[in-house]
Amino acid sequence: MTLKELAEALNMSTTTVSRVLNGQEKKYRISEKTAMKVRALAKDQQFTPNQVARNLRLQTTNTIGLAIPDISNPFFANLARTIELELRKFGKMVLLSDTKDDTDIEKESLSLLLARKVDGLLVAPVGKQWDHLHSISEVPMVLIDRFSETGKLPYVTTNNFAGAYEATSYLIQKGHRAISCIQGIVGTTSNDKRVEGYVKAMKDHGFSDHIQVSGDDFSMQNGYQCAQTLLAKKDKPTSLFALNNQIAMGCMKALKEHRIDIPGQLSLISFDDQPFFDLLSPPLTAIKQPMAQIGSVAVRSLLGLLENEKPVVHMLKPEFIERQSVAPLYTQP
Amino acid sequence: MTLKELAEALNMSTTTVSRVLNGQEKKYRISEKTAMKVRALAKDQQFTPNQVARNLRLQTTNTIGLAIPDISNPFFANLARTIELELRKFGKMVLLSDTKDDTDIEKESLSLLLARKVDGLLVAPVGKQWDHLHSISEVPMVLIDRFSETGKLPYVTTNNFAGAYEATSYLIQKGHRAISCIQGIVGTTSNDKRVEGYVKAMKDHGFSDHIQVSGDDFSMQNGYQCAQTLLAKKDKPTSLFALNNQIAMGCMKALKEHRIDIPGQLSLISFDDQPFFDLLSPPLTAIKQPMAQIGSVAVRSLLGLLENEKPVVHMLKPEFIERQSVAPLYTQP
DNA sequence: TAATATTGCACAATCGATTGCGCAATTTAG
DNA sequence: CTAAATTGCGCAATCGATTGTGCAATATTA
Repeated sequence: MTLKELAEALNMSTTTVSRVLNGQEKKYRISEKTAMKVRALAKDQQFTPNQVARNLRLQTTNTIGLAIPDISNPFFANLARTIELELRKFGKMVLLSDTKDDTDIEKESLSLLLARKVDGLLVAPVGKQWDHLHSISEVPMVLIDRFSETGKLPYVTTNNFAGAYEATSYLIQKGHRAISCIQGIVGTTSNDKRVEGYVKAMKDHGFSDHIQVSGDDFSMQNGYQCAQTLLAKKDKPTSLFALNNQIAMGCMKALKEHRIDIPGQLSLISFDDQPFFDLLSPPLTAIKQPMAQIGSVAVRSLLGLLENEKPVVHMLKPEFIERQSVAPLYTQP
Repeated sequence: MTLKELAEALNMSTTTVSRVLNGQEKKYRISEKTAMKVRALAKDQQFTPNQVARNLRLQTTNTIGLAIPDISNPFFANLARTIELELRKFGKMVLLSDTKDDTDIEKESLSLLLARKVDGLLVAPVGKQWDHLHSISEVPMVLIDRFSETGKLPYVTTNNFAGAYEATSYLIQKGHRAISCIQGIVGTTSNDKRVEGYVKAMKDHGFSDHIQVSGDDFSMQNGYQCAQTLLAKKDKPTSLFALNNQIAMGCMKALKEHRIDIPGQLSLISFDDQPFFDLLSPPLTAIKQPMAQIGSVAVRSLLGLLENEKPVVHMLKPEFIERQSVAPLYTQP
């Protein structure tokens, strides 16, 4: 049922019907009698305006594009959920795009989203290239989890540097020196900031010599492989710092296969907390990112931009969750 | 940049430009010379047609609505990922809606999606009410994970009955009798079929007396609470059958708090497998659903419906993954 | 009673693309 | 050299809503 059909059935013009249904009967002096008739039939016929037509005319879609690297990563899944729920409160829907942490897919996704005239973008960029992001001027955009230091794009992220610094310091304080860091995608802000935090902590404590970073993907696979490689070395590290939850899982898998006791023989810390970390053997010590907060703050920021507020940057505090995957080390290696 | 602007810049009509850009220059006898000019400027100006306008004119949006209960549940997150990736291959995007396993939200979400003129719907319905689903005639729809036995809606799901039957039989075979089943949302097909499988297995083996089902939500919380309650009983069960991964996590949490050894003191099986189940203590025995397959088959089915193929029903085989959360029981309780 | 104000609603343009049909200009045929 | 065929492209309608403006009909004022 279209507006036109409804109008014909009512023997009125679409103008009148449209105005009534948009609550503008006062403004345009439609008589209450007419308005009532319109509302009655509209309800009876369950009329819903065609949003595509509406979007074209109104030049707004009430749709936000969400481009994230991996919706199956619980971190992003949780983020997506908060974002979706939050946006719904404001009558907006989410067009989802999983970029697979691939710049080309990301570029194409953003084009597709823009062509569909989303009102705004929420993006967790891969982060090796920024030009295509900086050049987006059609709609407001808020970066999540990752950000560009060169551009002026607003973002919402965890303070990755601080989190990594704290975790590393904790390990050092527990007596660890040979702390090996397994990273995700190099060039991605969240990754690089964590690495920086790790490196800084090592340097600050005078253990520059022990700095060791490997890995190149935020996947369980990568964690597994790196751990394997490290374990094959002559001087194994005494502790592992996994830069996200999936890498941590991969490490655990490798350690388990090698029958290496955590934390007895090797300590492990994960960046990213997950509910089930408590249930692992051992329960994993982790840096917890405020996922729900990131999501809701990102949404608020984007909505703010849509209302022409000034862009603001948010760096949220992570929380250190001490569990049992780190053991003190008293014998210096 | 709009088509009109592009046409003006070229000193041509929008008709010509549109036809060239849609590869119809042959059909409408546009000279190659003209076509070249058009393509050149379009490329130069990075012209992309406004999809909203296109959708309106073409009466199709190349967008699929995905309504699932909880995107933060790794099962659905994985499903969503496969679906998104699969649909992208066919040039379609996903409008996401998280229904929170709430019928009202589901109803509203579907209305919103339909108003936005999605070309098709992929829905994992809450499942207590079906009318609003059966009455959707605007676009094709494929149910995922859950389905309606009364309606004729095509669906793609795991054979939940078989999976639960197998898991229960396995426990029985290991000597368990007091097998307590912790379920999710009652009335939801996936849940009910699992319960049926459990009940049938118990009956078939002559243990009708031991049938015990509790719980009412697919959440960790629910698993935790039910386990707590069961543990407080005088005659505790010897094994727990959790009807999804989150419930299983909740059970483990409770058991852990009570310092109850799995599987030493209590065995546990989970419906739904997850990569990290291997890393839990103990590694969890589980029924693995073919998530990727469900996603891709659902997409193919929906695309098939869009091509006017006949609706087909798919019931996929789950896989039993034996790990170490079940111990044989030789002393009859 | 005539002039003015108010009420109630509809015409037609618009958003940006797609497309059936038609009309010149050019080429080919006779 | 004229008629027919072909080539090359544009006019205008359409998708389904929204909205500035205008125009009767009625009510009010003088």
